[in-house]
Amino acid sequence: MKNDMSMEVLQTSPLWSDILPEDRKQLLGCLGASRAEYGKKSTIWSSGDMVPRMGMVLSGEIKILMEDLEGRQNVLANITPPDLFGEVFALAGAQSPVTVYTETGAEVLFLDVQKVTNICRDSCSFHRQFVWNLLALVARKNVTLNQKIQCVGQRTTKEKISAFLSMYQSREGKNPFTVPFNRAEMADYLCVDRSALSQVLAQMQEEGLIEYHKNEFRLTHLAMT
Amino acid sequence: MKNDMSMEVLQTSPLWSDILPEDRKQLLGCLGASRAEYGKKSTIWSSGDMVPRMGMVLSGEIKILMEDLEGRQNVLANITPPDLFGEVFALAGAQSPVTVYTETGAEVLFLDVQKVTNICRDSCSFHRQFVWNLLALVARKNVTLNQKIQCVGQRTTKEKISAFLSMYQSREGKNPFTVPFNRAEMADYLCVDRSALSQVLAQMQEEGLIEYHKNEFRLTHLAMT
DNA sequence: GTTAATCCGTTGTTTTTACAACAGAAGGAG
DNA sequence: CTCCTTCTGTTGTAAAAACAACGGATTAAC
Repeated sequence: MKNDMSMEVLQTSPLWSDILPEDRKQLLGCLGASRAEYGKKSTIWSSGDMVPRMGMVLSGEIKILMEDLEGRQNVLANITPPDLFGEVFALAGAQSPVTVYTETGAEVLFLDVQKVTNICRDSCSFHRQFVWNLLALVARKNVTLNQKIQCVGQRTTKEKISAFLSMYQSREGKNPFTVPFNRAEMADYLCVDRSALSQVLAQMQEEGLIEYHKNEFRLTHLAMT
Repeated sequence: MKNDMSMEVLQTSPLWSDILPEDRKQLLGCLGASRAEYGKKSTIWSSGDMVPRMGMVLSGEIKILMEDLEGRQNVLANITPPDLFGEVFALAGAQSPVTVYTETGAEVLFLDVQKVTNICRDSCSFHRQFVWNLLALVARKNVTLNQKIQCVGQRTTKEKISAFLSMYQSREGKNPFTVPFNRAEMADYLCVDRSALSQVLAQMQEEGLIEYHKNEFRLTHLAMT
């Protein structure tokens, strides 16, 4: 595998942090790395497939699709360089519940999960570093999933909003603060109807619980109902 | 650290699978293991604490508590031997959002996260195995969180139930199948009201979508609305 | 056997949400 | 500027859920 432009995105990925560029080539070998290019409208893998490798987007954009019980496919996420995908299911040895697809075309770096975990005989220090980075990454993903459940699991939209805003407020550490979502995305995250979200936000502002303008919010009553 | 009765539960934990009993003692050393006993009604750590170590229950029972925005503490999980706790937040380097508490008293084995990840110089093969086990464990936890979001994220209770039952049906691989929850627990998992759950279940049975008795369910229409 | 506790379903009421349709605001492209 | 698109809020209606309260059934405790 040659180094070229598209491999430079590795540097920006937390998966490769604290790994020297000169060690990268050898490590890619340890990890059974292979690169693949996909044209427009290609399916990288389908839901139900067993996926023995994890992918990293080098260029282009990748969509994670999941079909619901009625068979409608909806987009769970858009993945751009240098994001990982499929690592959780590959590591867990589980079927992929999602389809991975590219609309625009994409270039992907695949890593063999078996080789990632079977640290090589000479146990290169950068391989250890890589596993540690991976472990931290999966753990952080776990934390964000927990936070989402904490929001979505609330009974009413008002409580969902409260949990969501409290989370972002404490994450940003200031008040007012901004959230990286527009209304539609926020409704999607909270699994509620967009217009209902607007409605409840307006109601909460009337009640003096919050103030907001676009995606800047301010909690005016720290103890919220 | 001496081996004794309470350490035997290690054998039953997936974290220690494929690690020979004779290697365990050395590995515990590598991992900075320490054992602690807690009396009745002890707090092991509080929400907001930074937790540099993960815990494993050796005996007794441990409760994971989270307080909601109104300040009410509710039980997220009951942890019994040989379950792990705190590993995700320790690995992610995040504050613990939960309080860990024991009502009955408990004995806990703590492992130092730094030492877990800084694989020792001689890179003992069982240490590698341990990290791999840990990685697989965190990834599997991630998968179950995804599944929960898949259920809880549905808009209506009916859809939540459908997602939940489909998940268990395909997990069990048979029809009818049983779920390891009573109604209250199932409602809790789906984040809905218990009586509303009963209501919708009855309605779905009338519609011929499902049949059930206690916690045995049968999907009668595989394509569900 | 009696009592108590737990589990599950039912009912009725009130609150909340989803959904659809529309309208105004903001911003970008030509 | 004008057109077009995107984003956001509003309204009304129908559907759904939460909540509280109760009753029967099953099981456990004594």
